[in-house]
Amino acid sequence: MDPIYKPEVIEPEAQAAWETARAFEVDEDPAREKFYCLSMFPYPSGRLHMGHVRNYTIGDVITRYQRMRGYNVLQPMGWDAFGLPAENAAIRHGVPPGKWTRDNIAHMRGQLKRLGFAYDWRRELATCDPDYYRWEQWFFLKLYEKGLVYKASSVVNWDPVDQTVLANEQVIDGRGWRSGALVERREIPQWFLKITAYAEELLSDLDKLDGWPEQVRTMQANWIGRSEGLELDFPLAGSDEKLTVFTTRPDTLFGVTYMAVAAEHRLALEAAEGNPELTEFLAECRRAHASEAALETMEKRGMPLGVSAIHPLTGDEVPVWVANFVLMGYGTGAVMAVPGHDKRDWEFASRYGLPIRQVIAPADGSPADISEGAFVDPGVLVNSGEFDGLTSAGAFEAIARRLESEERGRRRVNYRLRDWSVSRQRYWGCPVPMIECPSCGSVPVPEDQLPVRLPEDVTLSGVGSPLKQMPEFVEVSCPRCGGPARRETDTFDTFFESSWYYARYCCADQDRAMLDDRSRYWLPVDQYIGGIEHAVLHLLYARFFHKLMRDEGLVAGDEPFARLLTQGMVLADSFYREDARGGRTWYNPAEVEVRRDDKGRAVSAVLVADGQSVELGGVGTMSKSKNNGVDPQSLIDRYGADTVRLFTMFAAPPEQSLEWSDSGVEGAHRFLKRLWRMIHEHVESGPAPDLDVSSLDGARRDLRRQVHATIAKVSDDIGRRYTFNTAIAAVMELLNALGRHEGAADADRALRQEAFEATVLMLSPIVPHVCRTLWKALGRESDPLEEPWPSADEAALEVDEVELVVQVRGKLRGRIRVAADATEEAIREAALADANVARFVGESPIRKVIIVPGRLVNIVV
RNA sequence: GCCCGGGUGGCGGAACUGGUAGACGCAGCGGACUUAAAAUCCGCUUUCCGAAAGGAAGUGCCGGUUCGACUCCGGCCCCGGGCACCA
Repeated sequence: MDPIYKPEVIEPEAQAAWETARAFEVDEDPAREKFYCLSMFPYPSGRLHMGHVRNYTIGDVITRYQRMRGYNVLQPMGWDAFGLPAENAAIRHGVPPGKWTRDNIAHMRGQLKRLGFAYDWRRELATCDPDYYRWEQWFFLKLYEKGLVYKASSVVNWDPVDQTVLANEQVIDGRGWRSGALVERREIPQWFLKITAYAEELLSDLDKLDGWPEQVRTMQANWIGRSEGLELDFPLAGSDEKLTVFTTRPDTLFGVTYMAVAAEHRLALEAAEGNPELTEFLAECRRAHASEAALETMEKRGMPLGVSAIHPLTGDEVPVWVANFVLMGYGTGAVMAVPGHDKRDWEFASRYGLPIRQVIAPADGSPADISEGAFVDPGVLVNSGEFDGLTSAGAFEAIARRLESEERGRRRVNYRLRDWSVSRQRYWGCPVPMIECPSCGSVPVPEDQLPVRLPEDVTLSGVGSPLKQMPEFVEVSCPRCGGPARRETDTFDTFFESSWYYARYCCADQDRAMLDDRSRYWLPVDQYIGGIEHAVLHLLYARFFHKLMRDEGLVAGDEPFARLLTQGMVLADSFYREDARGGRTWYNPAEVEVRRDDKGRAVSAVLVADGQSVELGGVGTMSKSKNNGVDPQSLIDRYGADTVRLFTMFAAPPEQSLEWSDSGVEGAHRFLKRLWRMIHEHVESGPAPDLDVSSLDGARRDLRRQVHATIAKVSDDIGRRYTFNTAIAAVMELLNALGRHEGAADADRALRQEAFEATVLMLSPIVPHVCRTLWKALGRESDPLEEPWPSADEAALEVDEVELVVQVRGKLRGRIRVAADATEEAIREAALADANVARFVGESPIRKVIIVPGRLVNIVV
């Protein structure tokens, strides 16, 4: 055995051995229980970042652990290969997005292999390959036949100079990031998937997902946002028309003092005709960013439309306003405003001097001062005519019944969830398989003409879509009438691809169907691992897709992911300099030297290259746009894959966000060197004799107890808690104890052999390369990969004596050792006999003695 | 603005079900080994008082429940994630 730990030698050796043995290629085996472990596939941005390393190491540890536990484990890997960055790179460097993407994939595949992940590479897929995306075109057409696809208009950010739709992140301070032009909101026709038809099931099935973090289920439930309320009609004064609104608080109906409609609402548009001031206001609303966050944080503003609505119960006239915070996409695009009992309505009313009326009083009879702010809790009705005195819940019922009987209102369940707009006005995506015919309208591409291939030999200018300028792509004949028609140039949202890839891995080579029977063996995914930033969108769309595929008979089961581990983000500081025009140049943390305050927070920084200061951009998720990604490659080159894997798992529990810092990588490496050296020393002393457990006593028995207690703890930490950091800490403690244990007798050497074997097996999911070599050094032929996970010997865990903490009035005053089976009376006596305890008890009468077995005694005086 | 998390030594973190706050590691300090350095090994390391024994304070801030609170409850502050065209 080499006396020195050389990762640069043993890691390539191990990886070559696994590849030769096809160690991670797995097939369906009905005789064995399967375990499907999946990490979210990466976008091939160019290089792995620390978030990837963290994500994929977690997945690999679970995979290798479950394999040692005897499962038939599938762990695949692939590429979420369509997306915006490829287009940006193409514009900047003139390289076609397809080439850029595939080069990146090749490089990142090499990086993943270098980290020793146990992937079945035969199943690798890239979503930009026609073999993959043809099936989502096929599936889209199935959904179209079923009526789950429709075309409608929706709002986008439009860059009038680049003639292109911008992503929310491409709009900076209201301007296009490339052109600098003021962005407009524009309505364009888009394809939608009817996710709202599944809203109820997506909500109720959250209860089945007991392997999911509660916070993710809560976020999804809030996103779906089911609310029960009343849709009611306010007739418009002097007209036959009515304004329909949805409210969850019909009990506050008597508090309505105005109505508010969205800027896109028909009433607003009509009122603006011939009213330049209002026209200008609506135009201003259109200039706003299309994101909900922007709408909600913007200053609340509005204008009266000069129209009144008639209150359905009082007959009073209330003015109708247009307001910039009313969302056209939610409910009916109009709300009844109750400033006395709604925070936003209150602020708006205060600003514009609209009346605020109290109609709900606190249920406990306390006063509520609505001149200071809205009272939003339910309570008891006041100033509400015949409904006075009813509770909010009672009034909901009574008012709903009354309006329903008069056919002026309907109980409705409303969802915050909107249908999924799947069209993107982008080049680098899966073409939407539709044809627009001037006489037939939208016509699906016939199945035998699939896939609609995306032409890859293109140059991107950044202005408009290159597809629109390719007659060979666009000009087609209508499949229905044969006349000249135009092919749809929109592509799918990339969430479309990532919504079903988990199923495709089960049968990635299937070229005659989207999925086959193999998916029934592997699905659902037993453990899914990915960033918390995907808690809603990706994970909700994938759940929706699974239900769509189920209803098409493609998969069994209602949910795609049985257990979910949401990895915390890897965060890093960001640094920039501003040029005269306000543009920012971002510098990578690796090029910057940071000074920190005593809280460890960065206070100032200089660029190493020129020694001049740079601005702090704040700590946040690693991103291309802020150039704050930490590249793991130099660490891998310097310390090896095992050290990087070990340190990444040791730094923090997986669910927690992690502000990246290299300090400590050295410590992880030191630990592996120490493990190597200790095993080397042990092995060099010759083969160990068999262990005679019955002969152990004293320090030997204590050491063996720690070995087995560590096995129990590590099994629990890796298998149940997923706290890899505490598992590693426990092994470190064991190694410290082994280091302290003296003695070269047969019993000591046998004990060490058992301890080292257990240590190597326990660490092998985390640092598989070094463990493979150490396992052989310990005289074993196999790879730990093929060994069963160690189990703790219950007999070794038994203790004769325990230490108890003694408190007096909750404060720690002493420690006692008592027999493990001591009676409460004996424990009490021993506790009171302790000198320091006696000092604090003094002459005071003892009121109570609380004994927590195995833990503590608390004497209450 | 709304929804979901988080806040513990100089730093990353531990304390799992309300029961010893600070495991393990980093950094730092002291020592051993060495001609020397690196590497390695040993010891100390929350703050304050104390020679020590021991004591007091302490888990973002304010208040509460409890024999006992990092953990539960109410209010606040700060940080991170998401908000539908980044992935």
